[in-house]
Amino acid sequence: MQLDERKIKILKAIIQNYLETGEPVGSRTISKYGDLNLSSATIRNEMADLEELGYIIQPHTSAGRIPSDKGYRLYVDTMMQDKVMEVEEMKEMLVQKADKMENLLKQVAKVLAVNTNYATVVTTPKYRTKKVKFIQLTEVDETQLLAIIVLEGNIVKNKMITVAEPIEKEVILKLNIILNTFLTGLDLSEINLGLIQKMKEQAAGYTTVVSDILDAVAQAVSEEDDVQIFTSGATNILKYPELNDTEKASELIYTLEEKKQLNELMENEIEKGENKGIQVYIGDETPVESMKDCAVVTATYQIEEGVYGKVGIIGPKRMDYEKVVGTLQNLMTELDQIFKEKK
Amino acid sequence: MQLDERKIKILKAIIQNYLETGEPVGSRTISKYGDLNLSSATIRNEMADLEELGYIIQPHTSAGRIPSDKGYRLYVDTMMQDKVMEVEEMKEMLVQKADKMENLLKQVAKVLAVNTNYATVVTTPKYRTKKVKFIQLTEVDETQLLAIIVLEGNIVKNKMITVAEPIEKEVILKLNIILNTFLTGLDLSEINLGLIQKMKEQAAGYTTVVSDILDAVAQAVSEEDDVQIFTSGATNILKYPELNDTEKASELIYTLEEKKQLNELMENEIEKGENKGIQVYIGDETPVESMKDCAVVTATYQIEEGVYGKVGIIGPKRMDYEKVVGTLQNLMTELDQIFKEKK
DNA sequence: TATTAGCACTCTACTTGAATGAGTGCTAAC
DNA sequence: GTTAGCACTCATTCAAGTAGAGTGCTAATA
Repeated sequence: MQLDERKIKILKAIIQNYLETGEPVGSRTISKYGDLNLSSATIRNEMADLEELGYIIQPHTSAGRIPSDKGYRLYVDTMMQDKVMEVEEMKEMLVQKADKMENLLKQVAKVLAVNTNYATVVTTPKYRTKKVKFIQLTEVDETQLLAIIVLEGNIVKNKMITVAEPIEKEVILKLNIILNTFLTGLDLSEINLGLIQKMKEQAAGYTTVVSDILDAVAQAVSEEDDVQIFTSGATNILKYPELNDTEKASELIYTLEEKKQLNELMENEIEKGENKGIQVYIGDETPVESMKDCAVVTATYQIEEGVYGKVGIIGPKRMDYEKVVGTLQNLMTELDQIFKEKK
Repeated sequence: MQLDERKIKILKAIIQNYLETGEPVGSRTISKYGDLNLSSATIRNEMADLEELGYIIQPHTSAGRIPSDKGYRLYVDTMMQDKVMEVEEMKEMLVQKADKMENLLKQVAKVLAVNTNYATVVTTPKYRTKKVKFIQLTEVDETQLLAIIVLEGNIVKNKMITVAEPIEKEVILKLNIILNTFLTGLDLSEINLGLIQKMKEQAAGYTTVVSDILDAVAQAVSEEDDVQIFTSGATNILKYPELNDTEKASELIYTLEEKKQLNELMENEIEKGENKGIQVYIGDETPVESMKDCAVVTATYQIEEGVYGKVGIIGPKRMDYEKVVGTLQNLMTELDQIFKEKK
């Protein structure tokens, strides 16, 4: 048996109907649907076929049909034409608060959640290489030093260092030179204990605290401030009856709150192809256990060459794929634009 | 009618029993409870009195009694003796990850949530005065400057400034002097447009971009990075049947996710009296609408003179007050200690 | 006088069974 | 190939009945 033209039409009708209502769809409903003029009996026959082919499922004998993961997948891959969503207001909201990138991304998560009524996840961009661009040690007061490290991509790290005895200005100057000579241009991963040891030898003879200072700087440098993850709209999950099982919903919200597991989701192959890097996971396809009953759509934005971040939307399997994908596409274009301007 | 010794004993028994089970407590249960040897009939009479006095409530005619807000209040105020909780493991967990204060506080929220099974809120400390301690402008590369502002309490702010044309080292030096002369020692609130204008006049004549730079610095300085709020264990809410009404639970979790409304809760009078600033809100007493069916316990920690932050626990009214208060007291001592050491 | 035993009463929660209705699969007719 | 029709299935709803927990009141008791 094969998927002919009519079966596809019927399947599409079933899915669209189910997306709207969340209820199993019966043959009578479809027979009255749109342009295909068939009796419910005929539809029933076709539905039996579609079920045999694995595109739809019957929750129990006398219920209508609902799409299977395979059915959704077909829908997403072939039957969907992008629905464009109004991003105008969204754009406005975004730009208002967008002073720092972090805030911008938080805002993105929030606006997106409010607009779609799904849960959203946004990651800060991942810098593949984190080369040290610049290091500076400054005296704040007699016993406190401030170490500032600027990485490629203008990520600034700083660390306060408290020393037991005052340090001479001259020593600080020397340390600055040593630090920059040794570390500038290196990737964070290249900075190891051996290197620190060499610096210590180089700086030996000034004071005993130098060693402490270098350790502190090394620590600050190596401190992984990994990709940050912002979430929003977790409670939207509870709006969908099919996800509102207390046990499961709780787990899902916990995942969003905890954020650790989300890495898996947001780290998957980042490639920005024709489709703006939009990826759809349905049911079991997601790498996160607690989302097995959901659908997840992720998109990739680009800050500059090689620096990518992700935006994800989590909702029920019957999420409005067209709208979500359309919205994400627009949003990606928007974000790319904003970052280009900022640059 | 008055609360005599026996009535108090019975009330206490009712409340403690209810805290454990979450079910209305009947007279028979109490008659078998602990040291007071009375028949269920006697208890019934007393219960009728207690109800008349407003300390307990009957959900319906043939159910046992549950404590009213007034009952809980009496319990918290007079009948509770602090239960000390093992904070040893907690201490360990805390110190492990506590490199930066932010991380420490996040960790506090999390550990507390896991240990108590309630939702938790932690705020970063609020600095009453934010005096500028130190400002420095550094050249990162030809067109990029980094402004670093250190405030009292060692809060570090930084801002990248991109300029159209390269700036001479000498100019940067001058600017640094001007910035420090004008701004050091001032409170953030004292820095206004007039002052910026004066600086601009002072610096006029170098290059046109100086004005831009000063504006950027001014902006960075005035950027309110207000008290941050961390939450954890929001999903614990769902563990308590009496809060597990989808509508209400959703609102509550949303409040925790959104965080804005939490300010109200965490901003209330901070005074660290005999009781380590521990405050208990029961039901309607809380300033946050979505917590009307909960109890909230907040405690205040101190980083240094005049610099306070808060820790809050949100749970059902039948929360284990003794344990929570005890734990918070210990935690506060612990935190005070940690900050003393760090200092 | 305070306490208690006992009993009638109330109310919820649970179970049961019947009615309802949505939806199916199959067959025979068109 | 399509459709009308019918028997069948199963979730849902509702009412009625039952069990059990708990109360309030009264009368007996210490």
